[in-house]
Amino acid sequence: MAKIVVVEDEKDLQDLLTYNLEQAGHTVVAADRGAEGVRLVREQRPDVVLLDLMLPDISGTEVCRTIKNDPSCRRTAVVMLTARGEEVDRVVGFELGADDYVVKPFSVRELLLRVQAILRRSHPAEPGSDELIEFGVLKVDRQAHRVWVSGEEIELTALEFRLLMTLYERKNRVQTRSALLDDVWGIQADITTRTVDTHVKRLREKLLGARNYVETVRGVGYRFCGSPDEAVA
Amino acid sequence: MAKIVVVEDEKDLQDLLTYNLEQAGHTVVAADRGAEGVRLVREQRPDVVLLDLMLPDISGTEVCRTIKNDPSCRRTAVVMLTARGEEVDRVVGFELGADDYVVKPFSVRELLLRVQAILRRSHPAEPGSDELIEFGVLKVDRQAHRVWVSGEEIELTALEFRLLMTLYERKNRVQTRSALLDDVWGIQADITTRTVDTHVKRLREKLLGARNYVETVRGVGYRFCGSPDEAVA
DNA sequence: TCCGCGCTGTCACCTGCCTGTCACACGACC
DNA sequence: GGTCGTGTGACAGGCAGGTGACAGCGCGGA
Repeated sequence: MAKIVVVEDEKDLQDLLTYNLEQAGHTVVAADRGAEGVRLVREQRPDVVLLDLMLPDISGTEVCRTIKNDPSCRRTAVVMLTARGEEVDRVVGFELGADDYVVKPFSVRELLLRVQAILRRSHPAEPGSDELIEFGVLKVDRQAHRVWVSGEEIELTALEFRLLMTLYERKNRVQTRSALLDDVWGIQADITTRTVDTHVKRLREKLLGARNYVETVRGVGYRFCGSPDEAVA
Repeated sequence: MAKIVVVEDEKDLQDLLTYNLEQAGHTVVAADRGAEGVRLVREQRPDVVLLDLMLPDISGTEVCRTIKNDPSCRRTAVVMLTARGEEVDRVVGFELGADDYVVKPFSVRELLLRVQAILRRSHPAEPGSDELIEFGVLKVDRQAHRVWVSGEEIELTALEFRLLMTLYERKNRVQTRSALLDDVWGIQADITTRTVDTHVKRLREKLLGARNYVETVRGVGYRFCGSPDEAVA
């Protein structure tokens, strides 16, 4: 289906990823080191790079920056593999331009889902999967991880951004708190469901005029409204 | 909620899993041996199998392969329980078609989350439960949790929504109050049966023009009428 | 090295709505 | 007409969700 480069020094994990991605029908090339990773990416022009943040030689952030600054690799999406509490915000944000991240330890299932999601988005053939989203007063540039409300840019954390995108992708479908925990935080997250509430609150605060797009369905969960007009109420 | 088969020879762990899964509302059947596990799976057709990798007779991988190759068990998801360091076996686990795995020692909480996630993801595949329902003047979007009557959206509480869906799914069949208590309120309904009446009343109030779809069968219970026309009276 | 800052998870408090229960009214069936 | 079953309105308690505050953590700057 897609060509993927895995840059990961831990051999077991590299094998696990390679095997399962191939099993899912992708072509995989793996590298142990950052430098080798960069070389492979330039040579192979993959659709996706899975990039460990901690590498023996060059740091993953450096690799990411290099890739993203290389015009010939513009088509390549970068997914960072990070340990909990690592600098996710800078990595995924505007600064480095990674397209998504997964927090270790992750389940293979989760990673595959994320890779699928990225591939789906970057396939321009498919309609409705634009990287540039316009929804009422809300505007989102997924690649740059930037968000505007009524033309005014707002700053979201990596987590808030992912929460917003997860809700948006399932527009007009209720998401239970535990479904959101899975898809936003990852399965291993040892978190109270009330944490979701808090982050929804923070997200709404920042969304200002677009805050009503995120609707509460009492006793069930949250829902991104189906069309901008419905939300005015 | 779901039916689960646990295949685990270590008695303590088996008990622990059984207890916690039942506590979470699932039905659990446990086996000590691989062969017994296969038999149980074929017999019970569970939603999920928790499968230890190290079993006294047949290995877990073998059990997994057998299950996954049996067409009648296609609907069953397999979660492998593996000991730490069996990296190779992780791979093998996925090779065999296991849907997920957990590394021992794992927290019960984590396992429950995984089981939930698997159930959630495999559920929508269920046929026959249309997501968009149109029935006379009544329209229901199950995924969005929204209801319209004659084009006008009405607001139902989570409970009322469940009640309506339960009645609708058993269209044209009388539901006793206690059956409704089971299905809408959950098994341990510690409630007066008259509570059902109250909620039917509230539901009818909100249903406006569709209120006659919910019929009273005196001395028995309630019934959702078979076709929209019957209800005009 | 220390301090401050931003992000995040948790908690406690509060409010409003949902919900279970009751008592009474009403209607059907005998 | 009597009785049983159901409809209905009122009410109190509880719970779900919004919200503000706080602590831990990692990072960056001094």
